[in-house]
Amino acid sequence: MLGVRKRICSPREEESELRRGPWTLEEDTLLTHYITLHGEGRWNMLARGAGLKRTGKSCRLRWLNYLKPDIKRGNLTPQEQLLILELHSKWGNRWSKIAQHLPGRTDNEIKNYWRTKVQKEARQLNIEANSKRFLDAVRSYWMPRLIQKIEQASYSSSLTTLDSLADREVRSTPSHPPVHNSLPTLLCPPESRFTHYSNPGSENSFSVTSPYLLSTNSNTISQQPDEILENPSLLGDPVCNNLILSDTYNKEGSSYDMDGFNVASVGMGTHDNSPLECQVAEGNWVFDSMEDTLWNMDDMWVFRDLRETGI
DNA sequence: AAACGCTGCAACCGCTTGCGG
DNA sequence: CCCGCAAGCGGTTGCAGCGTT
Repeated sequence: MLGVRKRICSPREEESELRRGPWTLEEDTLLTHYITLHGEGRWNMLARGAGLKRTGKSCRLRWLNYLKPDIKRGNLTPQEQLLILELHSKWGNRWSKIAQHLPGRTDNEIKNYWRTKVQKEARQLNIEANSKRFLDAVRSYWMPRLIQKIEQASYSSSLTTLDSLADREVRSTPSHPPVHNSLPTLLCPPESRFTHYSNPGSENSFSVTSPYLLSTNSNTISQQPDEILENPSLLGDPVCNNLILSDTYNKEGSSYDMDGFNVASVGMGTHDNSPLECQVAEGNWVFDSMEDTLWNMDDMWVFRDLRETGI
């Protein structure tokens, strides 16, 4: 499917017969072939050299957003979604900077994702996108949900591996992770004291991190001291089953002031002292296919209920 | 089956940044 | 320092495709 803008040519463009709109297969081939032979850069020259009646700008965009061989296609994984949320909270709409941390993904794709998925959900929740409320919701609700999703996926797959390897007589653990029946708090496998996710299909790996300690015991969430954030080696609670995540927010004076972030404010200020609850809708959502909606409508209703009841 | 509405995303626009002369 | 050009970046647009009525 190709989005095609209306062809509006200035007189000057008509004179030079510059083409606009969707790229043809022939143009793609010309561009790819030329870049294969001569490399990127000097886009205006490149456009002429390749025999394309396109602006250099247009060629650059087509190459970077579509033709470049290492571009990853398809839906964003939960890991990637989480990373986008993380990095956006850090840097705001610095799409190209965010894209640098998602190998194979373009700034355009990430920008589109943010606008079509994230901002849409904000609208449906009647929260102004990029408002503090929305950020609170993202950080304290949806990001943990994504983390859960990732953890559960990895937990399930590791059990599947165990299933195939272990002596089935010895194995007495359930074949699926424990799913709480009634609105559990954040569910983390014991091994998840510190998360490090590798990005599939890439040699690079990245840490998906968050400045909060999410306790599976106490329904509490607490921000880690800067000391710890600056030194990941300090992370990892050897005793309790805490998920400790690290990050350094707002180090570049970016869009969000997370310093004032108050977990309880997710309840929209009705109960100032209420603890954060990362509640899970009924059902085995963790086993759902990794469809790439940021969250589903059921999740949203739970969040909305929480908000309305002030929990 | 036709009309309509919604969504995803490719491509464009305009502004900013970087750099050489 | 200023100017002009090229490249980069973020915001916006508009259409194909799909689902719903």
